[in-house]
Amino acid sequence: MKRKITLKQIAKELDVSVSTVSKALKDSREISIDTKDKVKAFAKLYNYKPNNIALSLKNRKTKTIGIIIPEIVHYFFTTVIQGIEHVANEKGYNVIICLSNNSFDKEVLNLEFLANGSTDGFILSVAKETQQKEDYHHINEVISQGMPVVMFDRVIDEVICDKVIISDKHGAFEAVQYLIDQSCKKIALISTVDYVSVGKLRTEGYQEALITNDIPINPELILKIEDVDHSEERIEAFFSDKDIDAVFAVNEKFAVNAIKALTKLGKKIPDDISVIGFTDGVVSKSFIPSLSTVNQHGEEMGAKAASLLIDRLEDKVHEQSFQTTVLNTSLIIRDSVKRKTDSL
Amino acid sequence: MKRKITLKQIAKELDVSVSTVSKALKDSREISIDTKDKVKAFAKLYNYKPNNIALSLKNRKTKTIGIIIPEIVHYFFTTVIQGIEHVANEKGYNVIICLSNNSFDKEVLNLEFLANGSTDGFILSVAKETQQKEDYHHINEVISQGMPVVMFDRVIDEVICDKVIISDKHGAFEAVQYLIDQSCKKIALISTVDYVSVGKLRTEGYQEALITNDIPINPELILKIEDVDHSEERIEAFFSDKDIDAVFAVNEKFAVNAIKALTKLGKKIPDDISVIGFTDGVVSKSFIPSLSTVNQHGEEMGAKAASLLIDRLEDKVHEQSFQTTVLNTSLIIRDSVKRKTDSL
DNA sequence: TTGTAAGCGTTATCAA
DNA sequence: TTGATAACGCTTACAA
Repeated sequence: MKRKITLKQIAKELDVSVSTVSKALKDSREISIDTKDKVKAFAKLYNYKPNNIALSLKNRKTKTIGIIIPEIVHYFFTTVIQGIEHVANEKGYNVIICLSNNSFDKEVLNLEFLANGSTDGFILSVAKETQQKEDYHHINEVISQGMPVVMFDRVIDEVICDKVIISDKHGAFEAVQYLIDQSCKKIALISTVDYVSVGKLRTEGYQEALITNDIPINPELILKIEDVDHSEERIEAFFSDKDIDAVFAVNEKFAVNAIKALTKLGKKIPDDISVIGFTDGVVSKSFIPSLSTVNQHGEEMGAKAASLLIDRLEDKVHEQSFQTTVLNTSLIIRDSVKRKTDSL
Repeated sequence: MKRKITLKQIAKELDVSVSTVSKALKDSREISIDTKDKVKAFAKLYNYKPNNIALSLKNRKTKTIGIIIPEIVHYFFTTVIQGIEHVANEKGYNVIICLSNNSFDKEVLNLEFLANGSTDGFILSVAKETQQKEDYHHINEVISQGMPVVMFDRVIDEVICDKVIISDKHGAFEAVQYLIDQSCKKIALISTVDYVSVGKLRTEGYQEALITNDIPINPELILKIEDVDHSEERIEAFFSDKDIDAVFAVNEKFAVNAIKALTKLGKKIPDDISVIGFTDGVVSKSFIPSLSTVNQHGEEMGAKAASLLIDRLEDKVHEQSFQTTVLNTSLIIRDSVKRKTDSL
């Protein structure tokens, strides 16, 4: 077992000082060619690599980005991470991921821990519980300590920092508008409870589309689900007595469960009822009928968040001006929607 | 902007020495109650938290685990991470994730970088390219430097370390045996190219099941796919001239594509043809017909890998004895398989 | 051209 | 009971 070699050891072996070794390896011209060659050869032979921890301590920067997300077993977050990783690596940063599991306490712990020297800044999407509690002291705390934070997807208006979101409302609007354009009139909405910011925004988009088209909002056609794990039964019960011609669901799972429930009730998708979901995941693509969705472009989101953060870390941006980047969604129409032309 | 406070600053403010502060905060009984109270109060007021980087340097351990995986947009890996995270956090470790994107070079870079002080040990699943090249010097290198490594899923026999795998071969065997038990006789296999270790093992399980049941292995019924991205077309073409009554696919994607292709060809699943896949992901559950699969228990795998690694890090295990943990798979039978009893 | 010393934030040893 | 000092591995201003 050959432990990693340090400057000190090289210095000792070669009978020079530590600073000489350090300088030689950096090709400083303070050092003679001879010594440089000698040192470099030796370093190479023993595969010397500087210790990151020591460098971090010295430079007071770690070159790592902390990501805190509610869950990882989730296609969308996974694509965001991919986007972050890509940009971060390109710019010489590493990425450390912590999961809040949607728990406020764990989010606080993670943030505090990582803020104590482990990372230079954060990219985060807050836990459901945090949105509910409306307690953001932990985030404001790290910001006030001078660590840049970029929020994405589930962002908090009250926290002042850079943000990357998609136009949830507009994405929902477009989807519902599309349904209306295909002559749908009785459009149900399956959403989450309102404290989940994206759920709320998507609900607003739905409502706005209806209003714009002079369709009255019928609260009977709106289902708000609290407990995602039992959404299937909820949705089934909900549909059992409804007369509808389309469904807009605020996530993939709800959309799939809607199709299943409707199929059970003897409805044909898309012939009897059209369905559009939000979030374009693996399931949407492979489902039969393949699911029409609002694509959130997670990777792009991650990439944008990472470059915003890194720009701040490298002081490429004015101290006080924070920006909220709104990324466009795009509507992907697949087989779960009955198109007007189809019926001709 | 209030920067994080350090021991030194506390010492200065309180006009005591740094070591006194350090000891006071650790409740050392060398220090008088009075000073302790004073120091603690001040520390609390300023929200003092020790700097992890300094601690890492001092203790020569970082309390973080490096995870290197080929990709993250992948349900299985995601569940493994979940399992690792869970155990790691419980034992006070953090987790830093790097993606190799299946590239040998990036795997080497990641490993080298993290090995220079950033982590205490590794949990890794090697890149496809690495398996192909059969070059494992980078892994052996970190091991020889005294950093424990635990490999999972895609492991390398030649590298001596702890490993966690599932019984790929046995899982495949069981799946195929199940098909045979349901009276299937012409069972096709959709696999990957052989250098992907798990693909090879699952293929072996398939073959063994046939042999055990005196069914001749028909190479015509075996498809090995190199380019996952275009698997759909390949599978379609493959099936067009085959007479089969069942399909065993080595992953979820292939299974789904098989069902799609067969459906296109006018076959009914499961009535005409039964399908079983490997890896139980989101798609399997929601697909219609829901997919029968060999469940890999990713979370369990991650948890096991993490505890093996942490045991090594904390010297709870004998230096030289490395173990390979073989986790059992479990067969989940859903609608994509026609059961014998169904036909009675 | 090389070396000394201080410092990044902590802890541990030893002396006062 | 408190404090000075060295050390973890590295960089850099300054001295020799």
